[in-house]
Amino acid sequence: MLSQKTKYALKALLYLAQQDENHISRTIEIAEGASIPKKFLEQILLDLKRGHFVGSKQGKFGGYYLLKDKESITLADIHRLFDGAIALLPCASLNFYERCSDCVSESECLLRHGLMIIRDETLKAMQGITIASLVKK
Amino acid sequence: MLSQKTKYALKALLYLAQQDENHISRTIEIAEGASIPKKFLEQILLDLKRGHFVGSKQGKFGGYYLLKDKESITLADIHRLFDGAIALLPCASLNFYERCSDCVSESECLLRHGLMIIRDETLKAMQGITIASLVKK
DNA sequence: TTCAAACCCTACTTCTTTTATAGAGTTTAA
DNA sequence: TTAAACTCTATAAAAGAAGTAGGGTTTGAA
Repeated sequence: MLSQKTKYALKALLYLAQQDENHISRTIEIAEGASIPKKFLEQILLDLKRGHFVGSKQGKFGGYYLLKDKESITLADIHRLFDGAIALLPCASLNFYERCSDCVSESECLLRHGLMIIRDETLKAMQGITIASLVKK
Repeated sequence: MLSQKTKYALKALLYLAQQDENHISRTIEIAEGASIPKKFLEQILLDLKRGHFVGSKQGKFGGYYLLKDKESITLADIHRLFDGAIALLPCASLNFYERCSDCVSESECLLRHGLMIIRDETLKAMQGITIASLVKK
């Protein structure tokens, strides 16, 4: 399941994607437009900025705007930024790989292979959903 | 990600699936065989029993055994029993549907449709992985 | 009939994560 | 110089995960 944070991040990105080109949105504007607590949204936007999904302009008349193309921001990207691995266990993850502490031998693990199949399918589906595809609906 | 509980449940089922037909496994035997804390496993086996995945025999010489066919227990089933919804948000879930409290209109929700596509793909993949398929690896 | 083995059940504790909130700092345009 | 707005860190409250404790109940056999 998505965390509230990831859900808010997606809603914020969708909000930004729906604005006119070159428009800069203030945090309070996004917060009210997408029903997100403002102070919480501040953190989320900073994370999105650090992830290079949005850009910001500081000072008066500042705000946030999409940095990447709507078409190139996928659900997989945002999930990874806020909720981490797509795979069901770290040992089956591409980007967040970690060995199971209680696993005697990874090659003999009965679970891992199946989880990697699921990861591949889920990842493919998540990479197919972009901010652009969601806005177009 | 899978909770530890779900992971343990799968490991316990795999253990049971690897025993001879008609063999009854005691909790302590499964716990040691699959590296699961015994008292925690007790709860998990009870949940699996209530979900009709395993059967039990009480009293001396009692224990647990698979109730369903190895082929008919899927990863989706076990995920749902312990970790709940497969979908990324309750509003996109088949078995754990719940309306988003902050969603003005479900039909106008930009997120929901995309999440349902992902749910369908993930579910299909998870239903394809059975205890039997994992043991055969 | 008694006893021990083993499942059954509920409550509790501890730890971590999530979901925020608070408040001060920094930058910028007018 | 000032106000608007982003930036950053710390803290708090609530929820959930993971595991522990301690009985209760059932069953087979001596």
